[in-house]
Amino acid sequence: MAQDDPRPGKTAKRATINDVARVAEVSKKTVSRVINQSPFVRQDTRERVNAVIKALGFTPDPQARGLAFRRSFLIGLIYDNPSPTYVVNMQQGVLDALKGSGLELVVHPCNRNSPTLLEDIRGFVERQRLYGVIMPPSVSEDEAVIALLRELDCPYVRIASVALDEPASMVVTNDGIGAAEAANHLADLGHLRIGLVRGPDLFRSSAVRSKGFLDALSARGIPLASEYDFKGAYTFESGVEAGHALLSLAHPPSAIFTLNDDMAIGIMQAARERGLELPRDLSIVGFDDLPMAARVWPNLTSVRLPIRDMGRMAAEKLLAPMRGVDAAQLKQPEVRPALVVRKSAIPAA
Amino acid sequence: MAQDDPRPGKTAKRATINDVARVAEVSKKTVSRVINQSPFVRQDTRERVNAVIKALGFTPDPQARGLAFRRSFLIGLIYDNPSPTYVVNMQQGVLDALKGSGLELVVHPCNRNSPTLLEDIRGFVERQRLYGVIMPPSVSEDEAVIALLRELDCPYVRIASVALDEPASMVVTNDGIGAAEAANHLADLGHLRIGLVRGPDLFRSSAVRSKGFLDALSARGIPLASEYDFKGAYTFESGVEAGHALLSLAHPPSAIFTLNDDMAIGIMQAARERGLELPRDLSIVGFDDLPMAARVWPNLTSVRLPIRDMGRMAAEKLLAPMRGVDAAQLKQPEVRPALVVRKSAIPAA
DNA sequence: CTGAAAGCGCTTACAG
DNA sequence: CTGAAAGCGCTTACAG
Repeated sequence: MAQDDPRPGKTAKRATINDVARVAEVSKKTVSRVINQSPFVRQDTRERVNAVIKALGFTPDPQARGLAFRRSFLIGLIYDNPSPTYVVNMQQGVLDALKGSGLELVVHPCNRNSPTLLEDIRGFVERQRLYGVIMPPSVSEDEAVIALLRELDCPYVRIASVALDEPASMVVTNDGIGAAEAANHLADLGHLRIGLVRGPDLFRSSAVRSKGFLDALSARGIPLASEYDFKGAYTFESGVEAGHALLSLAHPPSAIFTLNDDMAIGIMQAARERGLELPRDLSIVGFDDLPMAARVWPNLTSVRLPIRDMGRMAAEKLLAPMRGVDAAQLKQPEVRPALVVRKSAIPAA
Repeated sequence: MAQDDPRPGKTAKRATINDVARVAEVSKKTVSRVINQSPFVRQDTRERVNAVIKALGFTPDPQARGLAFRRSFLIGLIYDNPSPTYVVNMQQGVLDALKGSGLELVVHPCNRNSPTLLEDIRGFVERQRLYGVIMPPSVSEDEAVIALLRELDCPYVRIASVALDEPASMVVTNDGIGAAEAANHLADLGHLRIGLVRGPDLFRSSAVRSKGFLDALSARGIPLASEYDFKGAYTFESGVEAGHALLSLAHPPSAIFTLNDDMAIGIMQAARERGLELPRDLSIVGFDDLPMAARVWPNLTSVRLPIRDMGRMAAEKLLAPMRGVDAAQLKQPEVRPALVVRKSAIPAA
């Protein structure tokens, strides 16, 4: 394609590092130093080069840079979380942080039960020479995956409800605090017969949320009857099942806390199938604050996690070295879950 | 790093095209021909090279290939759709098709109202030298964006409710068929006073769904009273508003069809705020079949679009040239929306 | 502080 | 059908 390509609508050929070097009358190596923020460039040289970069609208080609660096400018989001809201919010948060950095986000759902999980992740990370990887639960809790990333020398940040790793590669979500708020809320409303529907053991969040809830409850002098303790699967269906189990008891609970919203809404379904009126006959509190929580009737009281912020914080940790800061020292606020009070939990009769 | 790097846990250096060429005793150009499925390679040469590729576990480096090709192996998903379920399902569908192709999916949410929309998309597409772009509504309906992609010579596939482009770059979702099914369902149930809550004009789907619904309704001899015709915004809140407006009429409708589920659930909220019992006092049908539809009470009857399939089909069109087929001739099933009958619509009193 | 040379791992354009 | 040379747009390693 000639310089003066006459094809209509064609944009001019993109400026390269050579163009910048020629116009600024320096070597391309010096331009490269400017791009990479090397301190070994005289101030006036740097300014001249930057002016030319701006005038030519030059942006370095990520492919060429990646080839030379032996590392791409792609961040992988590896996840197995089944909640679309969670996933999309997290992507959004990561993208918030990536804006202007020149990095892009590549999504990579996976299946922890797949026998080819590790092989699959290895291929992805190695082939793309990823700049880094972000993982929400439950992949973030898979030590085999972590070991693999270490072997591949791939930087990563894990998002999880407890500190599973060093601070530089962890965003801890403090789920226990949110669960404690739920406990105190139900206690404040005067409930004494309180049921708990847990998630599967595979998820650390289930243990962490349970502990936060139960500790707060016992601090208020309220015990959990073993017949009120139900293990669900974090699914709507398991919530329905839990609802029927708990509500068919001789002395059913007056309130139920479920460790996620899908199960809370399952409880609602079961209650209605049994002819109960909500919230009069049963108070319910969930965890996640899905958009659905504000849409079901009665509007669901639920614990909200700042998922978008969590994604942003994770990405910022990954970018820290590039910005010359130590990820471990990065000043980031703590993740604070918060109870969103709506109408599904009311004072005990 | 030496060949015999003794660091524990380190993997061997990846094989390159040079390694393959050396072992197979051919030039790297011939290896390149094999990789790129060139017909100008003798059968036995090809087999020998393929054997070595397999033995060495060689996969071509996408960055190097991209640099030489002046085109990356990344597919961009550019979207402004606000529904997380829609977005995640579409991503999943695209990834289904990309599996094994060596391409990766880069997500790029955007805001059609942003003054920098075009500039932003231009930077993304140009900098990453995208292999292609997939767009669901409503970006897919933005002709300025399409003009830009043409200018940049970037292949694209648009997903939309009507054919806005040539077949090779369109997946048409036939929303009208689904809306017609909804109309027939309500007519079958004996409803005569039927309300319609539309979406915003910005979305073609609103016009297409409305037309499908109204045509089917009038074929059954049922007119739409103008006071039963409400323009919503595809949001829950606008559904609540529509519900109050329609239900406060002197002769309120006995059934309402909303052009998406969020608004349908808003109608439910309004009905309850007015003390109505559902579905006894009002039948409701939505569109989208969000996961929420099966979770609200009464479970919402809704039109389902095969979103994951749509994403897969779009990606297959983009991959067609690489696979040596003509995207326009690609044998793909039509997208068929289907009514999912649940409990929110019952026979008219 | 700056630069000329070589290289990252592939493909295009040209020969044969 | 196959290959040697040059190049894609950057960076590393080495000089100075």
